Amino acid sequence: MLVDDHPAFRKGMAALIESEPDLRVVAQTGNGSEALELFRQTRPDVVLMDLRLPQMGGVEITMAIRKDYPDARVIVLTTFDTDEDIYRAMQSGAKSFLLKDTSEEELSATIRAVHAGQQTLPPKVAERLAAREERANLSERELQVLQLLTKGRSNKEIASALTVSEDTVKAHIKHVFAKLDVQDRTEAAITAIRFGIVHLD
Amino acid sequence: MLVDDHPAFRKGMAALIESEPDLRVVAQTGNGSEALELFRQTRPDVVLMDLRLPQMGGVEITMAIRKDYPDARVIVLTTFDTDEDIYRAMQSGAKSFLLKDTSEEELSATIRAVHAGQQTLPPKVAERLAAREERANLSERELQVLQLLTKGRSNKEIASALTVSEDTVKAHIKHVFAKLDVQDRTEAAITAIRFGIVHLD
DNA sequence: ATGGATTGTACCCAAACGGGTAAGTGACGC
DNA sequence: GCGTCACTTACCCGTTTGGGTACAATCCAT
Repeated sequence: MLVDDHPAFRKGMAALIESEPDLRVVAQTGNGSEALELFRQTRPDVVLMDLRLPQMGGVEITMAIRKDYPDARVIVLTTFDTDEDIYRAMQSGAKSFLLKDTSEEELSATIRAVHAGQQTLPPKVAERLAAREERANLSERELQVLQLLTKGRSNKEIASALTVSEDTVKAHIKHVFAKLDVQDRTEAAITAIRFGIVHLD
Repeated sequence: MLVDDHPAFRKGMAALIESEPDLRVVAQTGNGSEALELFRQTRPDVVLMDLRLPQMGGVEITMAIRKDYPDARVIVLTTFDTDEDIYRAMQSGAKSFLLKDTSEEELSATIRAVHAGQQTLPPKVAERLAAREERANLSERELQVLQLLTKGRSNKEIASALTVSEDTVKAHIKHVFAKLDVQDRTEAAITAIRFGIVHLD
């Protein structure tokens, strides 16, 4: 099953897959809720899932599918990505993570491997997943502070937004700086965006 | 002619185009220098150009083509984009700018319109192009300062990097703030990234 | 050539920021 | 029960930032 919101890409990908004698596209859609419905109906061996979809993201769809069908085999296939994207995708239960410019051979090899129950990751992706671990996890509160900081809010504004004192905000920010290994708020904001810890928009 | 580095997308797009009786794909490539060569050989009526390509970007290819063939008709077709991307693409001489999730109908309509010599822009894109104009142009120096600021550099560091006094940097920064309509450096950095004025990496 | 934008410098001053240190709470795990 | 961690507040202190104003050189265009 193919889940991607670009009709042209779906068409091309379907053609690539069908050109393999042992692979077949049993369903495709660009829509999140339809994806769930189609999965139920067709029970595909493997799902190729884009991450950036209108409405429901690929991560949410994957989680929803795996809630009802824990042994569903999902391969995430995406164009752009951050370390955090990769992490969240794998957390959601995906079996593999590929970039859309992956070669035809690697793609079909991965489909077969995942179908056989394996969990494969291209070396580059695995590396970045490891790199993310290094960047210690932020606590809930630290994340909230970082989120506001990344909107350009001052300590005072963040404090009143979270209804805590300014000193508390400063403490959180100190911890965030240490965890992200940066010196000031601008660097923190950039780093947060780079790694996908927070999103613009 | 199709220029895009994703084989699957090219395949799908080619199929969509060929399904129109009056349209035909005469060449396709994912490579910048090959694009130039192919253009020379096949002289396509219209070029569909991705922006994010390995090595040479779509803007550079478009400029290179139009340098030799000023009446070349290029449509930029991309997935993600910033206001600045749109601006630079149109500056490079593209005749239209479409997102990859554009419907089949709009796509073929645009191809025909551009072939007929028209310069069409979807309303949303035109709007954003206008919005960019509002955000006054930064001077060369201001851009350099913004670029360093967006790397998390302090005023002092920027000053020594540009071999000017810290006061000068502060003056430039004030102007940048005014032009971007922001209050502090963090907001300036975020805004610069959002609009594609500077790039991460 | 007069006016405007760009670039450069300087000074003042208040506000914001960042580092260090300290200390109290509640929750969770062993 | 004791340690650890997240969360909270506080104070000190030096540095950085940002807003205001002013002035001069250069270059471009009307």
